[in-house]
Amino acid sequence: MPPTNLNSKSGDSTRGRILLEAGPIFADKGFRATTVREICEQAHVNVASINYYFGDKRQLYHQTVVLAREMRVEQVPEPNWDDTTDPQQKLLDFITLILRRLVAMQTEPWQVRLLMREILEPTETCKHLVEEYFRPFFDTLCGIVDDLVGHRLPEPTRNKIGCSIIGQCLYYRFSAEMTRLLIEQQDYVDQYDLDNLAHHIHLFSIGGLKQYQTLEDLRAPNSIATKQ
Amino acid sequence: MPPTNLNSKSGDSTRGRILLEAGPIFADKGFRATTVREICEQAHVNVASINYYFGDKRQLYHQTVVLAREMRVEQVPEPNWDDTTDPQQKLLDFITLILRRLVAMQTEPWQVRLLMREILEPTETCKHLVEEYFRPFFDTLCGIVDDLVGHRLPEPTRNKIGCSIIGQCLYYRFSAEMTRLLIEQQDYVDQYDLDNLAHHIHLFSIGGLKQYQTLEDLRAPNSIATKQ
DNA sequence: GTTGTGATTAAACAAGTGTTTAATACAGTT
DNA sequence: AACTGTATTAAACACTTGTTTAATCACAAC
Repeated sequence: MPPTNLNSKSGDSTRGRILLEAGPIFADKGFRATTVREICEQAHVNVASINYYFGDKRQLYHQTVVLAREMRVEQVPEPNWDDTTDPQQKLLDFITLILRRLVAMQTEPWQVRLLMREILEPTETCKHLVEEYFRPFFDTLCGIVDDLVGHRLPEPTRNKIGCSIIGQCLYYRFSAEMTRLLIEQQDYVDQYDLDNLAHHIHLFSIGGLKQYQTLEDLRAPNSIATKQ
Repeated sequence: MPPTNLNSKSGDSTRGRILLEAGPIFADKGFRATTVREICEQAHVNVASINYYFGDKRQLYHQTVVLAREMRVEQVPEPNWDDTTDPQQKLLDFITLILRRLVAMQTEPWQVRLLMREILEPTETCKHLVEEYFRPFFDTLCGIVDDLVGHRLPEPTRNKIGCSIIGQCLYYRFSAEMTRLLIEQQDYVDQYDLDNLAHHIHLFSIGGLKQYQTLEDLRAPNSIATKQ
C-alpha cells in the first residue's frame, strides 16, 4: 500500500512536494503548532496524503529534519584544507563555516531555522542529528584546538574550549531576537555581518586559547589561574 | 466582575495557586502545548477560573513570566561590589551570576526554564523582559569590559565582546541536551559544575580581552588582525 | 431572613486537531 | 474489455482545544 521510492525529494512528485512545503512551516511554527491541513493546502494535496506517504505527522517531521541537514551540507560545503594549512586559518574557516551553516545572518533559509529548532527543543530526531552532524563537527574543532595550543590538553578542558568557541557563534542565532532588541538597529546591520563577526570571534578565541598555551598548571582540574 | 487584588501570588489564594501551578507547566511545554485544563487540574480549580482571573490563557502566561523574573532575582541576588573591587573579580562574579541565574546547572527551577523559553522563542512578553532584566545586565557587563581593557572601545566592538562572554555562558543552557549527547556522561557531571565552568569562561574571556588591550589598530571596523 | 456580591461550578459551545474510511480515478498488463 | 495495484479524493470520525454561559454557593451587610 505505502509508496516505495523514498528518494523522491524533488518538488514534482507528491511526496516531494509535501516534504518541501512542510519544511518551512515546521521551521517557522514548530512541530506542534503546525497543522497537517496547512501543509496540504500549501502543497495542493489532500489531507490524507501525509498519512498515506509518511504514516503520520511525526514521521513527516523527522523526514523534513533529515532533508534539511542534507540540503544544508550541500548548500555550504566544508572548506578545503591540506597539510600545509595554518591552524589559525583553519580556526577562522571553521568559525566561518558554523556561522554560514547554522547562523546565516542575512538570509535565513528554512533548513537553518528547522535545525536550530531541533537543538533548542530536541525531539527523538536530535540524537540522529548529533551523531551524523554535530559530532564530526565538534571533533574537527577539537583537532584544531590541539594544534593551536601545541600540547595535548585534558579532554574536559579541551571540550570546554570547544564549547566556548561554538557558544560564541551560536549565541547570535539563539538570542537573535533579544540581541536585536538590545543593540541599536543601525549598529546591528552595519557591524554584525558575517565576516565581521567571524573575525571578532576568531580574535577573541585566539586570545582565550593563549591562556591555555602559557599556563602549565592547568592540569589540576580546579586551578583558577586568573593571574591577578 | 474580575478580581481586584493582583498581588495575591502566594499559593493559598486561587489566583496565586493558578499562577504557581501554571509556571512549571508553561516552562516545560511552552505556551501552545500547555492546556488550560492541565493547569486547572494541577491547581484543583475549575477550568473557568483562568478566564475569570486572567482574562485568557495569554495573559496568564504573561503573568507567569513576570513572576518568574521577580522570583529569580530574589533567589539569586546580585553580588556586592564597592569601588575597590578588582575588575577581574567583577568579571568572575558576573559570569557566576549569569550561570547561577540563567543556567543553574544542577537544579533547574521552572523560573529558569520559563525565562530561557522566552529568549529562544520570544513572545510579546520578551520586550518587557529585555528592558527590565537584560539591558541593565548587559550594561553592567559593558562597564566591566571597559575597565578591563583600560581604554574606551568603539561601541560595536565592546558589544560584541559582551556577546562573546554571555554567549559562552548561555551556550550550556541553550544546547544543554545536545552537549549531554556529545560529552561523555561521567565527564559531564564531574567537569561541568558551575564553579568549574565559571573559571573556564573567565580565563578564556580574559585572554580574549587581552587581544583588544594590545591591539591599537582595531578602531578600523574591518581590521582583521589575526597576527599570522 | 433577605439581599447582594464575588467566587466557583458543571455543562455546553464552536472551532480545530490528526487520522481513517470507502469510494473513485488512473495508469499499465493481460 | 477486464483486471490490478497505486494514487487521490471527499467525507466522516473521534477527540481536544480555549472560552462562555448560567446556575449555584459562601458569606457579609442590612
